[in-house]
Amino acid sequence: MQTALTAIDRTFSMPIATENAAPQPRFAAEAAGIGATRSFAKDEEIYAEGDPATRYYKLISGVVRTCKLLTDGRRQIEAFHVAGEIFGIERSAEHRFSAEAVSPVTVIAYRRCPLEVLASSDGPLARQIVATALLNLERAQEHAVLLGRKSAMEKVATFLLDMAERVHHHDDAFDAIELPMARSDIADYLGLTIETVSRTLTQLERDAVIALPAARRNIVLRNKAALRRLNA
Amino acid sequence: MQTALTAIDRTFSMPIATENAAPQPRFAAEAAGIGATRSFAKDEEIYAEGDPATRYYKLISGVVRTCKLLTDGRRQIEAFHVAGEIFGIERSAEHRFSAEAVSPVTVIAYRRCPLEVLASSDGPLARQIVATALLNLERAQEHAVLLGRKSAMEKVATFLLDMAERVHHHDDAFDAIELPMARSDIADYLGLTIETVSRTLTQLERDAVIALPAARRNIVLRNKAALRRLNA
DNA sequence: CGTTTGATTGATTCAGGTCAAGAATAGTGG
DNA sequence: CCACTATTCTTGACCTGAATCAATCAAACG
Repeated sequence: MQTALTAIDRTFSMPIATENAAPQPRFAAEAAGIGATRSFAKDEEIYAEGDPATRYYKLISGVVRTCKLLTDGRRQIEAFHVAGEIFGIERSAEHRFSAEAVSPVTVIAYRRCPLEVLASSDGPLARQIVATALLNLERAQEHAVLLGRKSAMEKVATFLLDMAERVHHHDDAFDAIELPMARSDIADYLGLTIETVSRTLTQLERDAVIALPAARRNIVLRNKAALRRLNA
Repeated sequence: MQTALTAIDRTFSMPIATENAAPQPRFAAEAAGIGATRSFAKDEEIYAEGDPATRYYKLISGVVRTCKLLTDGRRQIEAFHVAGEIFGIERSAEHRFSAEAVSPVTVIAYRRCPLEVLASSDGPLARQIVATALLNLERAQEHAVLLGRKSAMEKVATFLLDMAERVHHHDDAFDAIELPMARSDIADYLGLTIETVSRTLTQLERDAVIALPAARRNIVLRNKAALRRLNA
């Protein structure tokens, strides 16, 4: 994580050397004032907690985490966002969580429209913003249930199923996932420590529910039914 | 503990204590899009998880909890709602949490408008719905941080400050709160057990941070600064 | 008054955290 | 392509905060 704050200043980051094989500049409509494409390196900050919330972001490629730090360094990751999702929607004038690139990321940044416009304009974008806010609310609520009442094993099982579903766009046929995030991200998302996440994954492998290849961020779901049973 | 909540709770509670699960009355008002007043007794269910989400509710008096049960009976309370707040907003066709009256409750039920209408109609109500969804999102996110990363002591401190602020409408002058909910509700909201909630409150009293009168649901905040320090 | 429900307290257990090595992987520069 | 780091991940030993189990205790309520 190098120059954190530069993220926002480089608004129209042309270079895009780090741009993965992802969707490029896009169409004139978007280039013409509606949205600007921007790229971020792994671990780069997209916005910080407390930054003015002047835009929201549509994720074109890569994975983003939104999180908050407590005064003593404890961290809670509120959500992961994958390609196609919108993040950065706020009620107040400031971002209440920071957003960071988990992997190299390309986004389209849209100028934020005030709430009154949002609830009264009838463009498809306004509709999408409202829908996204409600989806994020749903996820945050489900996440609270997980954090408040599930065991470590249940948390990890829920996480694996959820990631598999989102990354494969609800196609249940695939049984392998390539996690873009480190164990520490998983731990801070699930309210656990990295050691517990690791031990739990090892346990699942011993129980033949998953397989952990040498590249430890690849996980093969060998027994989704068992995972679903653990899903509580 | 009778006199406590009644001030707020009784506000509109005319008769209807027994008009339970049968929400028939429905006045011409609702048909006209204005909303119908309904009352619920303590612990009565306003809607259940899985019920069709055909309306949302504005809370006139009393306190409501929205919660979810895991298969084995573990419960997570997602939020408490107090007078003036709107709850029951959903993205999908069904309620994903149940809503129950913590105290006697009066609400106005509004017919739900579809998402497209919400994002395109410009009445003040649509605006309020969107604003409420965003507020609930904020709270759910903050709640996730609490559930995932705070200690029992920090959770209770946060809860007391939060309830004091909401019940007194952000007027910091008051230092006593009359909690409408049982210890079990607090525990299921904070992801703790009732024993831990009780022990933590006792500890706070020993430390002269709060006082616990004979009516145990009244709590006097003797040292808000100390609570804020615990707020992490 | 008993009776019931809710809250507190104490004794004990345990899931998950902490501390401390290692092992494996992925970078990095030569 | 290979040594050489530097991360990241795993594993083990141990500890602890909160859960569980089990009595009381105290209000609230007929």
